[in-house]
Amino acid sequence: MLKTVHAGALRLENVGQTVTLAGWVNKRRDMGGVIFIDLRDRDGKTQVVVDSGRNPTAFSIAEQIRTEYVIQVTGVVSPRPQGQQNPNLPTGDIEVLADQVEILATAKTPPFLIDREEAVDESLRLKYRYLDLRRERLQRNLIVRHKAIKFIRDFLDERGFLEIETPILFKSTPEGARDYLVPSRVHPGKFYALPQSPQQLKQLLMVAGIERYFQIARCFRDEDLRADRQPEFTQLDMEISFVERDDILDLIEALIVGMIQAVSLVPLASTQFPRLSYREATERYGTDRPDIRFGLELQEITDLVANSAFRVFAENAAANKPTKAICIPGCGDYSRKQLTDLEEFARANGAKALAWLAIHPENGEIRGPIAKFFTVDQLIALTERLQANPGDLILISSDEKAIVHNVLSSLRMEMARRLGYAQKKELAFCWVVDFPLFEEGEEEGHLAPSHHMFTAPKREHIPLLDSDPHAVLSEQYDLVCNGFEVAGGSIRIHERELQNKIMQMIGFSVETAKEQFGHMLEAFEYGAPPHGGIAPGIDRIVALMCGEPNIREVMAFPKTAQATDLMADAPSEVVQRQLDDLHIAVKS
RNA sequence: GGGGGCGUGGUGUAGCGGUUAACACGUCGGCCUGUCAAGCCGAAGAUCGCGGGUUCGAUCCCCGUCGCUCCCGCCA
Repeated sequence: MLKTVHAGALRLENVGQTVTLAGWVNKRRDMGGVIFIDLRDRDGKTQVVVDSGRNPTAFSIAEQIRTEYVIQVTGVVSPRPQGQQNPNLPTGDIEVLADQVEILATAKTPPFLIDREEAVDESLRLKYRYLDLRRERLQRNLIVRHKAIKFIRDFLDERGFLEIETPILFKSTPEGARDYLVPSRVHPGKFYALPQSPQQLKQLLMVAGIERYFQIARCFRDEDLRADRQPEFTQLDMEISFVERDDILDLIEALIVGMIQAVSLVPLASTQFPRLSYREATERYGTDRPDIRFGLELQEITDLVANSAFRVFAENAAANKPTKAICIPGCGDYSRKQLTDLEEFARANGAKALAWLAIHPENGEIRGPIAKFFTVDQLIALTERLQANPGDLILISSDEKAIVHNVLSSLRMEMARRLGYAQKKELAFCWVVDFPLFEEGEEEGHLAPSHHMFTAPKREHIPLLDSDPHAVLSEQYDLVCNGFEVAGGSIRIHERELQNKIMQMIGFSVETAKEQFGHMLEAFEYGAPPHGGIAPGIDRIVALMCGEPNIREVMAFPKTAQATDLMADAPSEVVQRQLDDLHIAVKS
């Protein structure tokens, strides 16, 4: 090795030792007769002192050194002179007196400062990702990611899980996200698909008798990106045989709690994860992925406004359309402009209008365009239901349930951001269970699964499949943290007949089902154990544990929102010969 | 596919219908033997993303376009 110690390792007890360090020049400070070099490697920083009186050769080399040069230094560990210690560095009590300095590589001045937390234009960071990765923030994040994955492997290994790799080149299926396709050279006109997840394969591993499987699995989905979505991402893919829902929930809860306590930079809000039904989550928070770090819950007030003189509410109540409200503490002094902005925001999220009532902080008087339509008793009942206090602002939406939920959920998050509730540095997990098996509404004349077609309906709801399919609840469960879906899974269907039936309900003919999923259906004829699984999103969880706002910050080489790689310039054109090999003609 | 934000020396920002385009950091040179966000002196460095339009005059206003980003749709 070109070094004997790492740059973060040396302490007072190493004084007197001769050591060799190698790494990057974080900073050079030239005092004339003595040059200080902060030598950085992955492990930390050490101050190297090059004294013209101690070694003139080393000194003349040190004079040529610039930021980000790669150097090797041999010297003696010394205590720093009294008063010269640097309490900001773990190695701040010592320094290395250089006897030998060698430049291993020179470096151009980097396009941005490595040693500064300063925000840099994202495209520049992505183009020079290898330099961005030198910076403390990303190094720290990659370390957290590594530790998280190691924790997962150890945890699951101790519990009898086998880590098994599944193919990256697999079969395209019509359901779900758009596939990334790989053309076959050997079979003209045919394509592999990169897996959106190893869903089918892990179920087949259960049929194979593996019983407890996991994989740190790369998944690919050709859909538009978001802060929490990249075209390729990593899931902890798991599947277990002979389990029931709560076995999986308990296992994952223990895994997540242990992992966060071991590696997270952001603390856990609670070691108990509340379990909400889908219905409860949507009624209370307006969404199936609630941020439960704060309240601001939706309150049903349809009954209180049904008989009011405000016609919109009364008519909606008669038409079975709900009226719901959220109470925002301390915003009762919002100006007309602020309220107009909020209404604008509500409209952008699907509202036709936004009603509001503001309670005066001192005299408790209720102001707002709709206030005059309510009797005093009605207003009292309303404020009691909402536990509203003087100085609060009440926001009200009345419409189709889905719209009301969407509007108030968006407002809830917006107000939480404004009030700082959504910036709280803690991780608040909850489970959402008892999802409907099918999504509301029908597309192209058939039902659509709300999770995927292998999710089992609740056993007691199977009779409803024919009579009232939308009333059927499933064995699906999601793990949610701070408003992000961080894991999703289900108990699967393991009976061929039921699987057949579900496939046909979601629009597969017998022939298509056989063509697309024949291997699954056939496998289920050879003794499939009851099984279920889950797939936590590693990128999202690590981003949350690092307090990062997007998953790019926890991936070594992420893509832009346009799904490009600015460093390597991918995707790129290929030569005609390659296209010919693949029997591909590109449309102009 | 749609909507919002951003784009000014290498970096981060300021600015404004007419400026010598400002500041900080960085870079380069000089001085300095105890600095660690070193200090002091000096210097270089900007077709104001690109194209078009309005105007006597555009970095600034308008349109288009490109790039980055956030959101909606989409993501079984």
